[in-house]
Amino acid sequence: MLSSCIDHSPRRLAAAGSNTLGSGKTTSFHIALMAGVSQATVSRALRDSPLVSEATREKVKQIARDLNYHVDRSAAGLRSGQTRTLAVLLFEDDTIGDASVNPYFLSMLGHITRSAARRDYDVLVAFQQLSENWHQHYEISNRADGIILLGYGDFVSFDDKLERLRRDDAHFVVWGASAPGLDGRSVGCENRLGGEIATRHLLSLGRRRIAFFGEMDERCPEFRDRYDGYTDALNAEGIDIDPALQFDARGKESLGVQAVEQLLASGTQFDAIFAASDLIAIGAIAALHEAGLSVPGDVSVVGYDDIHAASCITPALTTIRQDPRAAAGALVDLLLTRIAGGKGDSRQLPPQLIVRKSCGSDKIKS
Amino acid sequence: MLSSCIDHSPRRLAAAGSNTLGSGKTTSFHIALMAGVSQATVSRALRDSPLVSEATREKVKQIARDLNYHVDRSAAGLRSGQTRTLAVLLFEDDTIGDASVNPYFLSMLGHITRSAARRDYDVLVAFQQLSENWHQHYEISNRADGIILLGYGDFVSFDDKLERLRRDDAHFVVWGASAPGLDGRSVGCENRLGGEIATRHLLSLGRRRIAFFGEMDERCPEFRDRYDGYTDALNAEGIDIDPALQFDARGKESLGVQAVEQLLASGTQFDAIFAASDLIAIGAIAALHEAGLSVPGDVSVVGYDDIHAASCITPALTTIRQDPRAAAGALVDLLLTRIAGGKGDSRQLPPQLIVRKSCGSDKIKS
DNA sequence: CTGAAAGCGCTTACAG
DNA sequence: CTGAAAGCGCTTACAG
Repeated sequence: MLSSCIDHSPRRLAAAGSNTLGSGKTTSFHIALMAGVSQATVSRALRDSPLVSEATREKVKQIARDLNYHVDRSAAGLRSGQTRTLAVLLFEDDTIGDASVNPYFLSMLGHITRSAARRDYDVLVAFQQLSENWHQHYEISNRADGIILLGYGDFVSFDDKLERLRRDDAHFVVWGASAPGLDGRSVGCENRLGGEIATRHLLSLGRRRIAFFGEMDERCPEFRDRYDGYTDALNAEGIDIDPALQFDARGKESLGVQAVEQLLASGTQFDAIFAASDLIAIGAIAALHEAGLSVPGDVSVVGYDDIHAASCITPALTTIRQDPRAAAGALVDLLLTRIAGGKGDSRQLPPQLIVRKSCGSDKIKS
Repeated sequence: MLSSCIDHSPRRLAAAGSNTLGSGKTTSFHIALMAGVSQATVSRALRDSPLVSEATREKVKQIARDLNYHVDRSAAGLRSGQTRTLAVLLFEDDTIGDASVNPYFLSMLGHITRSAARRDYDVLVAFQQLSENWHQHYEISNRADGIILLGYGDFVSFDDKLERLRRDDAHFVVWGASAPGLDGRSVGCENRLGGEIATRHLLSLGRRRIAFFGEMDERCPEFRDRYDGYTDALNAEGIDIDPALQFDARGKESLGVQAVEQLLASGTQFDAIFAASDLIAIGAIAALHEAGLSVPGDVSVVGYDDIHAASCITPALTTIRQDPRAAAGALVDLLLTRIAGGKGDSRQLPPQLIVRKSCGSDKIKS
């Protein structure tokens, strides 16, 4: 029955025939055979091409459903030159001991995936050590139409690598601080404003000796921006910046613990801590508790990111929220714009203060 | 220069020639041309085939590096029938309000990705609502050599869907309780043993009125197993099971909060809580604090999973650890075994008690 | 609106 | 150890 047919291409016919009779996967030729149309029409119908009549489209789709047929993406990808896949590259900071990814990026990954799915794109994930070569980039750039870089940190010292990506005409966007070579490629948060808001909140509560926990390394330009916001707020109140109140800490609890220990050991007076990330803040609170200090009784603490754990700890952490859903959406939008050949604009999302328990809600006399 | 050459296939030559002269991507034909070998040899050399001499392989690889050439995975996939990609499907439990993924699965995703990368496989992620149709499965099964199902819950009521996957000869493995149709496809934790260990720990601390928070729904077979372990431990001590101490709670903080409120409202005496997940435990602790109760002073709490937040909260949560790295490794191993045509065995990983602060370390008189 | 044909860039028998 | 050839399953000009 299948050998009496519409498709007159002998090779195709033989293939379809043997597949149908024996084993082998279902292809668009089988659908064509059953629908009594050409394989090209099947392809068009399945892709909702306006070049196909309503009736034909429906018939083809019904048969495809019945046979549980799905387009072979490798074949489609090869032919069209598009994978309809986006790659997300997460950088692990291996300079701080065990490799680990900030939970904030993990939740962003989820939102990116949903956002991409809505646009009919799949998401490939990869983790990469900050210190590794970027070979994987090129590998992955071969499997996706574009790349989203997360947790990459400093885009200045890695500029040569980005330059190479650009030279290869790779489509990519990054989450983080905007930098010279990143026009139309970055989505971030207004970190300076976020730092200012956090610090102003502490000031409004009467805190005056506010420590800042966050590395002033060029690898963490966002921390630097938050620090600048911190000094903005302090300056606005006419408070001198005390360098003894700044402690380096990368985004990890143990570094927050460490910073508190150093601060305590230094004997410097303080009544609040602005941590450049929630992870640091969480470590700091644990260390404060350990030292017998009350939060927010003795010390107010503000974090940054609003990761899941922030709302779970006691006291619940007041923090600056960077909306991961909005961030993910903006990243995907920008990347798809670039893939489509457009230019797109970099964006800085607004930070939002989330007041919880870790600062105290009443005015406190300094 | 490139037009005087080795490759005598006119079509190929023309293509390679025009690519080299004009724009277009670098292909294995370009490498072949430059290396003075056939395209087939380039393909073999790049795949480290033993059929290629050392010298030829090195020459080819060097040229490929120089030209920043990478194999087109769509073409390779189409030809070989292998994508060298694994899909991870994360189920979101949308029956409990806002869709969200347990952080435990997110961290497992990271480990799966690393594990797969070591075996030279890429990972595709997708999130799916528990209530949605599984269309996406089929879509995704077309883009990967195999699927890992995470957070899926109950494999009994979804048996027809699994049956369909099986019928389509899809390679898949699941994280969770083993079930009849899942021989050689599941990796889980010895949940009953885990429940017993958690409960025995509480008993060893002198606790006698131990509440169990965890849904007894068929969608959560793992919770059921943990409950059985709980009753095992109680029975071994000759303690009667009091149904008034069991409260339904799905894996989410707010449900833990709710369960505590119900427990308190019921007036039932209790001195400990065994929560079937860390998320529930974290919510319970917050609610206990809210009610003015001390943890572990008044109530001891044990969780399950050992998610990141468990070690961050105050008091740090004692919990049953399911090693996500080992779990991910086992899942990937099993799936690759199946993809290779082998059978493989389901595995139950050992649970491990992590003692922290939430239970108190001293004996407590009941 | 539909079909015949070409060809995307590989891998893999087959032959030597 | 190497090469010539076939063909994986699609999409997309091209022609009608």
